[in-house]
Amino acid sequence: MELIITEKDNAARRIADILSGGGASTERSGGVNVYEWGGRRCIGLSGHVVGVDFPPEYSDWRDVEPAELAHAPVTKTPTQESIVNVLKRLAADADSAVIATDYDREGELIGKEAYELVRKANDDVPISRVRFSSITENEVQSAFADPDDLDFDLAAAGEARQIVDLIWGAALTRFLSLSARQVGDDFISVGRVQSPTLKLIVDKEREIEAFDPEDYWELFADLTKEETAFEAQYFYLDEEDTEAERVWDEGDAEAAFATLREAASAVVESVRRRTRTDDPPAPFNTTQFIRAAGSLGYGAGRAMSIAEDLYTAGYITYPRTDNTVYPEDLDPAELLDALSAQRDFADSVSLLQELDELEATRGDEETTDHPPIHPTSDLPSKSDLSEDEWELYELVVRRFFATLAEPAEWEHLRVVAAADDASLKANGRRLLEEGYHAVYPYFSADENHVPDVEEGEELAVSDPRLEAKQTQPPRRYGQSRLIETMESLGVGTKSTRHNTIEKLYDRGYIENDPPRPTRLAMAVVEAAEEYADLVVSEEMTADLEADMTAIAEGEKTLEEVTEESREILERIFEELGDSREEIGEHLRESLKADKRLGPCPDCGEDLLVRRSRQGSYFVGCDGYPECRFTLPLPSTGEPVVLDSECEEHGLNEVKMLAGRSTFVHGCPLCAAEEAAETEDRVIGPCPECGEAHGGELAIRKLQSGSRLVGCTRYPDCEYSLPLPRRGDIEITDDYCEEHDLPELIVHDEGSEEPWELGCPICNYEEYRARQGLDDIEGIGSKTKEKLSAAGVESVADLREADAEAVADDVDGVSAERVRDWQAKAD
DNA sequence: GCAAGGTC
Repeated sequence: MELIITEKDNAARRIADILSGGGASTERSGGVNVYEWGGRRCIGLSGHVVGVDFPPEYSDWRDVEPAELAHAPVTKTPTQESIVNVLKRLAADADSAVIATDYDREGELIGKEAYELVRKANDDVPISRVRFSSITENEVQSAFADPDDLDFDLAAAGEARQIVDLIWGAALTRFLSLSARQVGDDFISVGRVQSPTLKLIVDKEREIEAFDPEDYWELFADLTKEETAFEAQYFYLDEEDTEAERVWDEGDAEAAFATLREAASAVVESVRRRTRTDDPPAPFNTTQFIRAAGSLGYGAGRAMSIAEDLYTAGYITYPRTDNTVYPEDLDPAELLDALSAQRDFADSVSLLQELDELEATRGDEETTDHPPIHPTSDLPSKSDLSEDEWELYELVVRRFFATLAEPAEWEHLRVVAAADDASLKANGRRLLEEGYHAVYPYFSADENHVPDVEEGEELAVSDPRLEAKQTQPPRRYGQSRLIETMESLGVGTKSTRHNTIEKLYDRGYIENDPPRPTRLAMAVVEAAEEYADLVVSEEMTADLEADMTAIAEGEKTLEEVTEESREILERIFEELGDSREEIGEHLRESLKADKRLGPCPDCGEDLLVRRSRQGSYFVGCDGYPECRFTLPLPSTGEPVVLDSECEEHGLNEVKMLAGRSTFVHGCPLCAAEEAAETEDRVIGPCPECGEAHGGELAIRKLQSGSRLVGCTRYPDCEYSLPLPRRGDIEITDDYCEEHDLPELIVHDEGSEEPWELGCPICNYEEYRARQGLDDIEGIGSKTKEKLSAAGVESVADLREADAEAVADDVDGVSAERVRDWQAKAD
């Protein structure tokens, strides 16, 4: 029996399909698919199934000096036990094994991990390696016809990276976290990729903060030829004799304005016509896909998550790729033919089919990892996809069209005219050949009409305008520009860059979109710059890349590279010496600044956003325990302190981040006052803390406009029940005997009948009982079908189900994912 | 409870 090992299940299935000619059978064991046919078995891993870590005696942050990690041993342990076990079992009775992981450096390392697991189970089985850059009949067949050996040097290069990243990341993260006494969930992280990325954002913010705006003026006037008016802009020649539009002196601007106002006509001095070719774009790699999705309003993480779904469903190729050159195997004509079946694409396909030849554009990056992202011949119907999925699917399809289409042709027309001694210019552009724009509407093809004029012609001048402006600070990085910059610096990979940005949000380093750094982020970057400059610099990646290349080429060993790196880190810790307190003080001060709202109305100390032991947020006084002033915060989302201040209390406003239901809560003191005045109506004892602490349930309105039944001891007690957003709530005299609460009626103008909601606890319990599976985030319609088939038909079923058992029964669902849904269901 | 890199 020959055992074939791929990097992921999807690849295993497709390779089995190709090699077996469609005759492979699937067996599921331990939650892992094994494909089998004529003397062969194929199993897909899930990326890395083992990971590096320190031995357990290094796991306590307080017991081990961070500096000790610089010379700590590093071990490998399975991280995906079930896959590892199945792999070993299959390896034990294999006669040969073939590693068929992805054709890139990390794939070679994942291949070596598989190699070692196979060896452990079977010490004399021959193990070979096949390489192919797209899973097509030709490539796969020829790769398997001529297998190669694993490249252990290349894998070692990857291992060196793992070790260096772990040691640096863990040692410096622990150091900063301990110095600031932030060792719980809110530790302070540092790493080779995240920290230079954060520094990009921080540096930009520093430029913005240091920016000093300058006043300038721009002037415009309309020129008219035979009733066709077009806008022209004033310009002059500066000291270097180059054209300038910005006038820096107000007096000069006023003088030019006077000239334009007094001029009745302008004489055309020059007319220049040029045609410009506008080439179609290159095929999509991950970064360019994220950028294009970004211009449609999708964040990087969201775009990748949708792409992942489209890939898993078989509609597009693998979304994590560096490659911008289609493989030779790809037959555009055949794929176009398949895509013409979809009505939305039929017109574009016919346009392309009329071309004499179909030659795709090529980008600068040509790699072996995967093909560029393109649609497959497996078409979804519009109803299979959500609106967002369809929008991005169409983007991928149309990008594919664009890469096959003709260039566009533009005519640029530049007219310069003189109104007395003031020069005016206009730039027109006209699309002569629509080219790829006809099939790819995402790039602007706007025209700017300037009529045909001739030199010496006299044009009427009207409506002169003088606009006072100011120079603007540099723009912040948007997510996609950040990812492009990371790529150009070689920081991160196609699979991780968007995750890195999300990590910076999670760690409290950045807020908003485009991201802005917090005070904490500024302090972390400052500390790193002073003591461990390398870790916030993209040079660390560049140096490591050079070392990895050397290892891959046999010029250096893994030991040499990691030892050298350990020594550099050791020296950093020597220099850190006794600055620990000072660094910690600065970090703590910055953390406080991020949470500070303003003066406490009771004692004048700072009010801060704090977190209760149960994990909920509230506003508390820095003077605690002497001052016990508190204010509640909404129970949904994470609070962010905004720059804007409440005029009445001088407190900063608060925004609650909760994904798409993010809202501005405003000043917490105003909210508390409003709640106290209006809607706090006590209805009965709190079932959670009523007996022990006398807590009571009340109908309360939150600043966000939503209402709930909540405990009066909030935030100490977080018991709450949902209420409808609209309508007046009537408290009746009928009582629910079970819960000792009055029955409620909702009177909503929008509905004819009042809604007899009843006892709020009974109502909530009933709601939970009938809640559907698709109410839970992350369960799509297809997954729902599969779950139903496995007997999980309602949320109630889900709550009671055994996660492992469900994972075994349902294809493509892990126990972890089930537990995640269960957590959401509760 | 640290990193970054795979994949779900």
